[in-house]
Parts: sequence; C-alpha cells; structure tokens
Amino acid sequence: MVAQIIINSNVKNINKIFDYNVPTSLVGTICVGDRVLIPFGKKKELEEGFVIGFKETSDYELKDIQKIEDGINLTKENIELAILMAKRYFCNISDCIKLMLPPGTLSKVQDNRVKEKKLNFIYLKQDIEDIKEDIENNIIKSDKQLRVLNFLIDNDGISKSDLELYTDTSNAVIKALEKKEYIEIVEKEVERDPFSNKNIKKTTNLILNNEQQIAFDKVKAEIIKENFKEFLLYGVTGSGKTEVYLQLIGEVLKKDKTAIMLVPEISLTPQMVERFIARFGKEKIAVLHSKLSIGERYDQWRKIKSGECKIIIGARSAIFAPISNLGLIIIDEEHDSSYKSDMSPRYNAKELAKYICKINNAPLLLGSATPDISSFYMAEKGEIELLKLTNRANNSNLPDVEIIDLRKELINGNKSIISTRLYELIEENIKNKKQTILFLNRRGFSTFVMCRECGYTVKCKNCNITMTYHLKENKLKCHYCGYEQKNLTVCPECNSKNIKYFGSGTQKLETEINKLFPNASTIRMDVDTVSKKNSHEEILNKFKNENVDILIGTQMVVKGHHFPNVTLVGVIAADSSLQVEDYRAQERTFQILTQVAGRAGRENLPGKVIIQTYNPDDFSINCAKEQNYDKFYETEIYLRKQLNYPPFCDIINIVVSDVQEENVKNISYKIYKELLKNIEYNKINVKLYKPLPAPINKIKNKYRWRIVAKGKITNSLIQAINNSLENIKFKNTKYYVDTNPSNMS
DNA sequence: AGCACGCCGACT
DNA sequence: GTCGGCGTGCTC
Repeated sequence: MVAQIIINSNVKNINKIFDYNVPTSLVGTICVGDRVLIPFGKKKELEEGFVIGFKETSDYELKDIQKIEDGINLTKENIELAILMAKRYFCNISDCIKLMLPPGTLSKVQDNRVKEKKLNFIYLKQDIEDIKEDIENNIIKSDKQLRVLNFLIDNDGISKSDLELYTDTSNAVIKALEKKEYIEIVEKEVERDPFSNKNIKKTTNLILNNEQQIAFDKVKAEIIKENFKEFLLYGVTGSGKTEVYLQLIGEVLKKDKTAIMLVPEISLTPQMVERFIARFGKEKIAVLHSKLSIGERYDQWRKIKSGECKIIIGARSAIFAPISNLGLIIIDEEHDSSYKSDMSPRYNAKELAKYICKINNAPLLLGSATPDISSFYMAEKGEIELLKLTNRANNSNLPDVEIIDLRKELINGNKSIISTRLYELIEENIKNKKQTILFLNRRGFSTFVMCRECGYTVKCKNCNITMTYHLKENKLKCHYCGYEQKNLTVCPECNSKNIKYFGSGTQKLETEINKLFPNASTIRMDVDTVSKKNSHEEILNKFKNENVDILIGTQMVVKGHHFPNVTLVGVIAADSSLQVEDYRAQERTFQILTQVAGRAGRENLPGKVIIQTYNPDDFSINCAKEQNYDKFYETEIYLRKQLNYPPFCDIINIVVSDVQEENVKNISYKIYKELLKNIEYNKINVKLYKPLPAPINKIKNKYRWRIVAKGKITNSLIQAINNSLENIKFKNTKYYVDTNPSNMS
C-alpha cells in the first residue's frame, strides 16, 4: 500500500505530493488525515506530514512511513477540503492544511511551546476554625499574612497569582504561610480560559416578535430536517438578529449537534461573547480569534475536536474549526469584507461555509442590516431564502441624519475639518454632558506631505505610495510596509522650506478638537492606539464608563457597541471610502455610514448624525441618510449589471511581483499568453485584460503587475488558470491569484 | 534543510 | 587543467 503525503514543513519549496510505503504494521490503522513522521531527503530528522490519500503502486523508489503521530490529526473531510481549496484558491495544499491546525503544533514546536497550562493553587491546610482562633489570639503578627488568611477563609482554592493580586501581597508572604503550614500550594493543570473568571448571569430565551418567530421557524425546520439550505436574515440595526441566532443555536444543541458562528474580528468583543455565555454557559463555547495566545488556541482546538465544545464563535478562520456533527453555520454581518482572506490561501469564508454546510446537511444563515449586494441578489433570484426583520426592538427611533456640504463650508471661509453645524452640535452636546463619536477613516496626522514650490510629494522608498505624517513621533510612516523616516523641513528636490501637510487623519482631528474644545475630554481609537491585547476593549470601556466627551476613531469604532449616552455621531469625511478605485466603493460607503449612524441614540435619547462630504448628491450617502437599503440596492445592482461587475461576473486578479521589474513584466506576459491560449482552446467565456502595472506598482521594494480577468469563476476557468500557472517557471518571481479581492490595489 | 550538480572565474 | 564559490534543483 502506498500513501500520498503532504509534508508539513516550514520550507516552502516542497509543496507537492510525495509517495511513501505503508509498512505492514500500519496497514489497517492508517487513515487519510493522519499525521505521520517520514524520512525525507538527506535530512537526519524525520519530517512531519499528513496522509492525503492512498494508491496501489508508485513510480518512485519508496521509503517507509515511520510512525503515526497521535494527538493532532485531521479528518478525511478536512483533507478533501484542503485539496479543493488548493485548486479553487490557486495555492498549495500544505498552506490549506495549516489553517485547520492550531498554530504552533508542529511536533518540534509542540514540546517547548504548547503544554497544558499549570498553575499554583493555594488551599488552607488547617481547619478554618483553628485558623480563626489563631487570628483572634494574635498568633499571626504580619499584616499581609493576616490579609491572605482572611481572604482564603472566604475564598479557599484560588490561584496564587490571583491571591497575590487581591491581597496585594507577594510570593514571600505566601511562602511564609506555607512554611508555617497554614496553607499548601498545589500545582494544578488548568485550562487557559479566555473568558477569565467573570460571573455572568444566565439568561433565558426572550419572546420573539412575529418576524423573528417566522425567521426562527424557517431555519429551525431545516435544522430538524438536517437539510442544506441558505438563508439571508436581513434585519435592521436593533431588530434582534442575535436573539434569533441564540435560539437557533439552542435548537442545534437540542439535537446534540455543533454550531459555528462567524463574526467579523473586530466585533468579537467580550460583550458579544458574554451574550452567548449567558445563554449557554461557558463550558460549551469555544472562542477563536487572533488575540488568543498559541496555548489558548490549542486548548480551544482540542475542546472542539473532543466534542466538548458545541458552539464555536470566531472570526473568519473559525470556519476551519475541527467540528464533527455540524448542525448550523451562522455568518453575522455577512457583508463584512473580513470574511475574505487577503493572504494566501485567499479564501472566502462565506463560500467555504456553503460547501461545509452542504456536505454536512446543515443550513447556513447569513445575517446583516446591510447585506452584501451579491447576497441580496441571490436572495432576489430565490437561490437564498430571504428572512426580514423590519421592526426595531424597543421602538427606538432612527437617528436624524444631516448631510453637510463641505464645499459650501469652504466658500463661507471655514477651512477647519469641522463644519460650523457640527461644531455647534458638539458644543451643545458637551454642555448637556452627552457623548459624541467622530469618525474618520484615516489614521495618522496628514495623509501626504508636499512641497509647495516644486510639487514634490514624499513617497516611501520601498513602496510607491505617499507617506503619512504622524505628529506625536514627528515621523513619516508608510502604512504599507511600516517604513519610517524623519520628518522633512526642507524639500529634497528644490531645497524650499515651503513644505505643506495635506489631508487629515485621526491624529490631526484629535489635535484640532482639543484646540476647538479645550475643556472637553477626548479619546482616540485607531491601529496606532490599539496594539496591546484587549486595548481595544479598554478604550471603549474608558469612553463608556468615564463618560469621556468625544471618541475619535477609524472604522474600529463602528461595530457592535452600545453607548447609551452617545447622542451625536459625526462623519468627518464620507468621501474617503468613495475615492477608492473599487467596484464596491459605493457599497462600502453605504454600509459604513449606515453602521456609524446606528451608533447614535440607541436608547430613549434621540440621536443626531452629521455626515460631512464633498459629494452631497452621491446616492450611497443619501441612501445611508435615509437608512434605505432597498433603494440603495436597486441603484447599485443596476450599475453592477450595466458595468458587468459582481454578482454578474467574478473578478480574477493575478498579481505578479519581483524585485526586478523586467522579470515581473516577462512573467506577467507569459501568464497572459498561456491563459489566453487555454481560454480560447476550451472556449471559456471570460474577458482577459492585458498585463499592466498594479495601481500600487511597488510594495516593499517589489514591483507589481497584474492581469485581470472578468467572468464567472467556473470549474473550467479554475482549471485553465491552474494549468496555465503550472506551465510557467517562476524562479524567484512571486504571484498570487485572488477572486473578487477585497482590495484591488 | 542538506546535498549534488554544473557553470565559471582564478590559480598552482 | 582543476579548485572552489555559488546558484539551482531535488528529495517519494
């Protein structure tokens, strides 16, 4: 028997299938998905690999598989998915397999990094009454020791670190008490708990309104029938989508099945997770996201694999959770671009969710207040069943949205980035002790720096894009490669000192606000202020709990938070997302503005939203003002059809990059010619465009060209692309193929 | 990774 | 000639 193996190596070059002999001792036990150790090349150490298939014979002289590793293994379904993904997303199988494994679990790494976590726990060693007696008789003199004992009398069996924290003591105090035999230190294996030890009150099912009930019943029926069906839950902000999700997951649990719920990374906040814990208890829930440590992820993975966790909540990659017995997948905020990976493998979690639901006979539920144009189109065509929630819970009113024409502000002599109207409203809000959120989707201080004499603009030396000025560090930064350089005072081209800063980022907005409202407290949230673990959460909590007057932020501030005291939201530049050269620019603008507007006045306080723009007539801005999705959809789908953009076709972007521009051009043309030949020969209906430099033609010192194809991404087209690429020798030139990329630059 | 092979300039 | 530096290709 011959096993086909994918080597799980850090070395990139061996991403193909190797044949190995299955020794007789392993015949019968070995399965597809098993992790095995194999000799490879001239290496002394064994390599690790995964069995992806079997065959009878091989043309090669075979070596024996040495061992099947236990612990982390994959299933046949995992391997099938990985093979499918490699074809569909034009990448290698081993990269796909890696997505399905907890990180840091390569056998070599595992020994020194991922271990079951051990913690020291402190227990009282004597009878509580005896200790109390000793305390009363002043046998214990030390203040700190007394504090520890008193604390333990109420909370016996606490972790050492927590005990030190709560009693403000140190190791020395605890060791002293151990020596006196009042307490004992016990090393216990604990599970790393990403939810920490909060006490969360249990909740029970709420009563659903009519619309919620209909949506619930329809999806529930498919869960019961164990049938694949795709639903789109289109529910306005505050219409109670989450309660429907919770109750559906309840139904899945009743059948002793597993549910996956995907959310955008940014909305994977403790508050959101707490709602699920409150309903189902934390034992059944696994949470997967990028802020988990390697050890935490490993624990979550094992708990899912063992079947202990039946509910998986996570960002995009949680679609690869090692589930069995799937009953339902929910994708919340399904329009969010984070479901599309922008790194290899460039997969789309929505597409994979559909595949996984199909093979598991489980329904798929997409939910959004502003559905993806493509999803809504599918719903209109009847390929997805549309479920609508139109009533806002607790009848809170829609905020009053006002569009401010920034061109008029300029004419009236207001050069500030804050319009007169917005200024007045902020002032009033501060006076009334209400909170304001200002939204600007650009970080840094100034987006570009230019010499007024000769027009020179500062560009990154590694990337062909303008540098952003950061005030605090007084540096110019490249937001693409992270390169930093000293700020300019003299133009390097003409030596002029007339250097001017253009464009405004969140830093500039903050300085400006501090100047305009010196007595107001402000807090800023963007990638530059959010870096540490949980810091995102800390900023929002501070804003909420300390009643900070103004929160300034990028799109991070937009999602999933309830700020009862926020009555004013200001969008500083609604145009920033329109100027992007992308067929989804309007859609993104509409979505983001609708979401921002939803932040204002969520409870009984009326909300006010100001949208500042240079394009006050743009339909995406106006539809967002009216919170009118249907109108936006009608206009947008018409345009998409006229211009033949998704959902009427797919856009395939082939990007080639190399330090040598000559290589990039040559390889691009080779791909183009090869693909054109393939397309014509197989009569595939697709429009292939000639290779051209990419919009950002240099990133991190590598030149970039691209080839665009417009057409339906059918199996024959996928095949043609894969065949064409196989026929080309790339040497050091890199390439990737991306279908409907979230960023066309 | 770790080794072989082959190309090419430099050197006893 | 031939030694060695280095780029390239292969490992079932």
